[in-house]
Amino acid sequence: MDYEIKNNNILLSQSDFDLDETLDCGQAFRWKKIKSDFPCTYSGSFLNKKLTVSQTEKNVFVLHDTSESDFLNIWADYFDLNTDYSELKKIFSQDETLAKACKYADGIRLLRQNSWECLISFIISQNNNIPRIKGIIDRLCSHYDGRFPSANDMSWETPESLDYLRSGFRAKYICDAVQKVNSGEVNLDKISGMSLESARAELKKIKGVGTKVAECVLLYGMHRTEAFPVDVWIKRVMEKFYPDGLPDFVQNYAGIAQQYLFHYIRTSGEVSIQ
DNA sequence: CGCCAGGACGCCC
DNA sequence: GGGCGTCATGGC
Repeated sequence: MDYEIKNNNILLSQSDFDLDETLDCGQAFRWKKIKSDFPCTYSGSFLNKKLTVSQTEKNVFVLHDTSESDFLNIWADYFDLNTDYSELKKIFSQDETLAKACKYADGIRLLRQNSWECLISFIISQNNNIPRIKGIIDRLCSHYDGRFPSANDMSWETPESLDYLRSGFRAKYICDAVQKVNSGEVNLDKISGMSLESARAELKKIKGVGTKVAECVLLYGMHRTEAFPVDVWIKRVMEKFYPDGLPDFVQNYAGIAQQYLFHYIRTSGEVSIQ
């Protein structure tokens, strides 16, 4: 990692990284763009640590008002800065469609998020659109002093008490997740170490967690890169380009490939969808 | 206004 | 196992 400390800021030079592509590609919902254009600036948080981060030019970043220890112990891991994405993209690019997707947004990284926050966020995401998902999560955090509440924080909530979220039928699912995590019936830390198959089954014990949400929790919240969430967009990609499945050389990192494909198909407009 | 959204559930066959 | 209606809400 190439960085230096200046005043209370970390100046970071990092290839294969772009803030817009990473923070606004549907994997995380709580980063806010507080300044557009260069230097674009995002504000967000992870594990009760707040961060404001700017991108001043391609591959150049400023992490504002943070310490070297927080950078090394928290943010470098969160942004997955120790993974060589260029190597990954080289492998993916043996495939024509993936080559285009990787080139279209070559600064996507898979964030290493918190499993609990991912669980609730992707329960909320079902049959929903990204702007509204962000709104619901924003209302949830505002209700808890601007932080993402823990399962324990939410132990008193009922579907009715969550009316302020305006999350519709998802409120009862949120409450089931709260209850099962608090009781220990579902243990996210244990699940993160299980085989993929067992982990999926454990997560699906929660009402409102099906195949897609379970894959998202595994991929975004537990960094299981072989997990492969299939939403309506990826379904279109699969039907159009991979009727026989993804190439074998992708499998161990199918989730990351999925991230490039999702962003590409959803925002590039280069692929027509009937 | 109607169609859709990073789906899951319950029911039916 | 697969197919289909239903579930709230609001972005577009």
